[in-house]
Amino acid sequence: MEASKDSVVKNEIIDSAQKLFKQFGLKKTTMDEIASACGKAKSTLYHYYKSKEEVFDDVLSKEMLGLRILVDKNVKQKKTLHDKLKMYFEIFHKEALNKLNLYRILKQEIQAEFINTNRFSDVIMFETNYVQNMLLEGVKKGEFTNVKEEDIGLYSEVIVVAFLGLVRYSVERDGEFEIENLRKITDILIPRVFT
Amino acid sequence: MEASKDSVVKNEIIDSAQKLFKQFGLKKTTMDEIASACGKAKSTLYHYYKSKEEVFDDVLSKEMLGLRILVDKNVKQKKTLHDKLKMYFEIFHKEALNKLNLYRILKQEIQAEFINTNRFSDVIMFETNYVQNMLLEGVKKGEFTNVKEEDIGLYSEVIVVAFLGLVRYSVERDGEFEIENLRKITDILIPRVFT
DNA sequence: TTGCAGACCAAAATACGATAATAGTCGAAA
DNA sequence: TTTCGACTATTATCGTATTTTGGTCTGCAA
Repeated sequence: MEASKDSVVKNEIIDSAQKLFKQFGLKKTTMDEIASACGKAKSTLYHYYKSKEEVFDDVLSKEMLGLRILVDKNVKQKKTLHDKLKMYFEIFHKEALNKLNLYRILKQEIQAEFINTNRFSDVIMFETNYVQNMLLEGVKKGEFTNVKEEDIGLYSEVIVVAFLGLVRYSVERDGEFEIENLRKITDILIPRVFT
Repeated sequence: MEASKDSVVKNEIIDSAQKLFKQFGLKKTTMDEIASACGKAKSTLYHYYKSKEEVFDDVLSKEMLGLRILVDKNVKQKKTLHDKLKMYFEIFHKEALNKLNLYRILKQEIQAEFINTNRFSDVIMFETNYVQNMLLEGVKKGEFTNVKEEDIGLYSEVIVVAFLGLVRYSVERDGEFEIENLRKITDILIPRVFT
C-alpha cells in the first residue's frame, strides 16, 4: 500500500535476485528461482517489476549506488583537491576490484547482448560530472588555477576515461596491478597536473 | 623455392585475405574464398600457411606493422621528448580510428572466442616498451629529470594503459572524440607531467 | 624436386522438427 | 492491494540429418 511497504518487498526481491545474479548471471537465473528464493510466487514479482530486466537493472543500480556512496563518503572527508582526487582514484579502484565477479558476469552478458552497453557510458558520464565538480571546487578555492575554466569539462572527461582504462586493465588482470603502484603514480601525477 | 618467391606468394595470399577478413571477419571468411580470391587452390594456401589462424595472424601483424611504422616514422622526426610524445599520441590515435572496421571485427571475434585475447596485452607490452624508451632518452638528454629512473617502467605502463583507454573510448564512439581535443589536452598535460 | 590443383576426409557448423523451459499474463482469492 | 496458481506465448534445448569447411593426400606438370 504505502511506498514504504512497497519498497520493503522490493528490497527482499532485489536481495534474493542479487545473490542469484552474482552467482549465475542474468540468463542462468530464472524468475521462478528468484521467486522461491524470497518465498513468493513468480507472478508476485511481476506486481513489483514489469520485467526480468527491470529487476536486473535494479540490482545493478544498487551495486553501483553502494560503490558511489562509499567513494563519495571517503572523498568528502578530504579537504584539499589533491587529497580528494587521490582518495577518489584509490577507493574507486579498490571497490571496482571488489566487484570482480559482477564485472565478469556483466561483461559476459553484454557480449551475449542480453543487456545494453549504455550502462558503461552512463558510468562515464556520471563520473565525469563528479570529477568536474571536484575540479570546479578546486578552482573556486584557488587550489587549481592553471587551467581555463571552459576546459574543465574536457579535462574531467579525459581524466575519467583514462582512469577507467587503468581500472579496466587492473580488473582484467584480476587486480594484478598493485594498489601501491596506484598510490605511487597518483602521488607523482596529481601535484604536477593540478596546480 | 627461394625465400623471395615464397614471400611474394605469401603477400598475394595475405592481400586477398586482408580484404576478405576486413569485410566479413575471421569466421565468415573461408579458406576456399581466400584461395579463389587470389586465383589459387585451397591446398596451395596450406603449402604456405599451416592453418587459417596463421593466415589471420599474418594479416593482423601486417596491419599493426603498418601502424607502428607510421607512428615510429613520425615520432623519430621530432627532437624533444615533448614533441615526440605529442606526436605519438596524435598519430596513434588517428591511425587507430582509421582502423575502425578492423577493430570492430577483432572485437567481435574475440567475444566469440575465435581468437585469443592476448593480442591486446601484446600491444600494451610493446607500446609500454616503446614509451619507456622515449622517456629514458628524455632522461638521458636531461629533458625529463623529475622522476626516479626506477619508476619509469611503471610510469610508461600507466601512461600507455590510460592512453589506450582514451583511444578505446574514441573508437567506441566512432571517433566522436575530436583530434582537436586530444591536441588541447596533450598541450596542457605533457609540459606539466614531463619536466 | 618444387608448386600447385582436384579429390578426399573428418570435424564442425547448420537446419529443423519436436520437446522442454521460461518470461510474462490473468482471474480469483485472501 | 497483494498474493498466488493456472495458463499462454515465446524462447531455449535437444537429437538428428545435412551441409560446410578446415585441413590432408595423391598425383601431375614445370
